[in-house]
Amino acid sequence: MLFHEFAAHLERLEKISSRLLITDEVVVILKKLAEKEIEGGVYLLMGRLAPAYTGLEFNLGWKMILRAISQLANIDGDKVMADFKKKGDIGDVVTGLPENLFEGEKLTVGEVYEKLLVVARYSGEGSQEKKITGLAELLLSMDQISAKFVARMVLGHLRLGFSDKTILDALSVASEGNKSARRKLDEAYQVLPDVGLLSKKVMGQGLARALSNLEVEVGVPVIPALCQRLNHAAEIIEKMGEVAAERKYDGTRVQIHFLRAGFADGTAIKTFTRNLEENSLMFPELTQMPLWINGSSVVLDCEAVGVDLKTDKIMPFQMTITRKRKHGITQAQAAVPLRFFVFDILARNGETLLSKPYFERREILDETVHKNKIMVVDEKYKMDDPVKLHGYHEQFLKEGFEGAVVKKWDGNYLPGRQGWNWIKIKESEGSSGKLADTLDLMIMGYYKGRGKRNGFGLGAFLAGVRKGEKVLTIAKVGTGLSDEDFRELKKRLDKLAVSAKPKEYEVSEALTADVWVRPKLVVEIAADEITKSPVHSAGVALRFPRLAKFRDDKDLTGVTTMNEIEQMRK
DNA sequence: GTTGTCTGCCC
DNA sequence: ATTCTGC
DNA sequence: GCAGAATGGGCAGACAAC
Repeated sequence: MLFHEFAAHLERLEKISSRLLITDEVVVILKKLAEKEIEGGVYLLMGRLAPAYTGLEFNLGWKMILRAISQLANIDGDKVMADFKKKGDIGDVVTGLPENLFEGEKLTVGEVYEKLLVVARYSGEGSQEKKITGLAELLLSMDQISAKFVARMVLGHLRLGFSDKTILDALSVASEGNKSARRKLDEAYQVLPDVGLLSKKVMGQGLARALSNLEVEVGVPVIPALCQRLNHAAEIIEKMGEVAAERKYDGTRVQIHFLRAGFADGTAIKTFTRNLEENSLMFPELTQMPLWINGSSVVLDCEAVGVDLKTDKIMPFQMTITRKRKHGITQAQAAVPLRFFVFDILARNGETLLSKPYFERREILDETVHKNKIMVVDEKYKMDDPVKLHGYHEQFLKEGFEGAVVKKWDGNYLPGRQGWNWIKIKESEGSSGKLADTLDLMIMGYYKGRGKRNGFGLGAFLAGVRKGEKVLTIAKVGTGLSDEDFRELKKRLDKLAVSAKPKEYEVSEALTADVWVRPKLVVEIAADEITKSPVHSAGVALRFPRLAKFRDDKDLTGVTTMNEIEQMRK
């Protein structure tokens, strides 16, 4: 398939909002791609070159892509940057270039994929220049519409309203004429989370053969179960019936694959993140795993958390996450020893356990992990009483955890946020754990938005606290606003706009706003935590900040002060 | 050798 | 991570 | 309710620039 034609389909998709019609259009693309091109073509639709667990990335963000555009069109970098800010989309920047720059409609999807692969693989000294030049040349060698989508692919988002789940729908429609095979495809995707390969199999071999193996393969990551969110214990029990409560740790999710006989590369342990990135080198602790495991192979699901071995206390997330590294691992291990709280088992001794009920998997888990200091089978508490559940949630919060994760007692292991087998409790009662109080912050400036937000002219705003005469930044806020809120806020902030940063604002360069506003508008901001910050001038920042409401009743004197922040941190 | 910028990926 | 919205 | 697309703080790593 010519890339030119591929891009024409994407151009059509851009105008469709109906999910059914989007799916149909994706089906057309899948059917038109040559068998050799399907894998690569589908990855490109995802704005990737390969599944996450291969580690193959473009390493080209919007700044570098803009440099490529600046180079290919011989336009000043600042102008290209301004155009991107104005349009909010890298593809639209390409479309705005002179048409005669672009020539050629000859490349196939397969050829474009290969060329992008070359660009992605440049590394080492001088590689950034090579990538920029390589991308610029590729863009110039195609028609403008194609170039628009290639630029978006490199950035990682086509922004056309479909992603991997829609590809699964499309595979079902392509082979069955309807979505009836979607469930089966979900199951297959769960144990082979590679849309490209799955698409190739389904389109090439037919559904039956492609879906013949739904077993977990040790060494191949499984799409992990994630939690839905609900507000109240009563609601949860009503939905789930008999449940188990577990502690929610603020660490990093690890899926551990152990093969006693060893993988092809000679190692016995592979680990994967929540997003299926391989991170086997991060955890030297696990080399002792053969001693702990009863079995020839297992796949475990757990949360790794830094622990202070003297006090046996859990470390904060900011400490734990320093373990996400590939250099200086030995020193990091000494500074932040990890404990692995195991809460599920997905396969053992060649048997896939995903469809077994939770309680059975937990029984198997108990038999599988011998007692040791590093890998701990997480405690669970069975119940069917909302009052009890609420009590455990409160208890876990008091103990310093993130609250409770609630699991359906007989629920199977579902991929992603599907179904209602795993739920975390939103702390809406306003007690400990989550930040108890909201903050009243001054809006200091705003940033132009991308995509849909570009239409509002505003994507996020900078918010600050008061310290004497000064206003210090403590958060950027870009969520919690409805479309209507965005429109209204834009109007109001433009009335307050000033040409230069007000002198009482202290703002690090990295947070420079696109538009500054004078100190007038106060907003109530909710957050989960106050953390130490390397960039916000308050010295601290809000974790997961979101707009709660506008506070027109307040002025500068009502804005939260640094003193109050210090109090809140205690 | 150090610092700054950008990117990817944890939450 | 949180949140909003079209289907 | 699903799926997608906006957006946050902040960590390490890779390069580039100094």
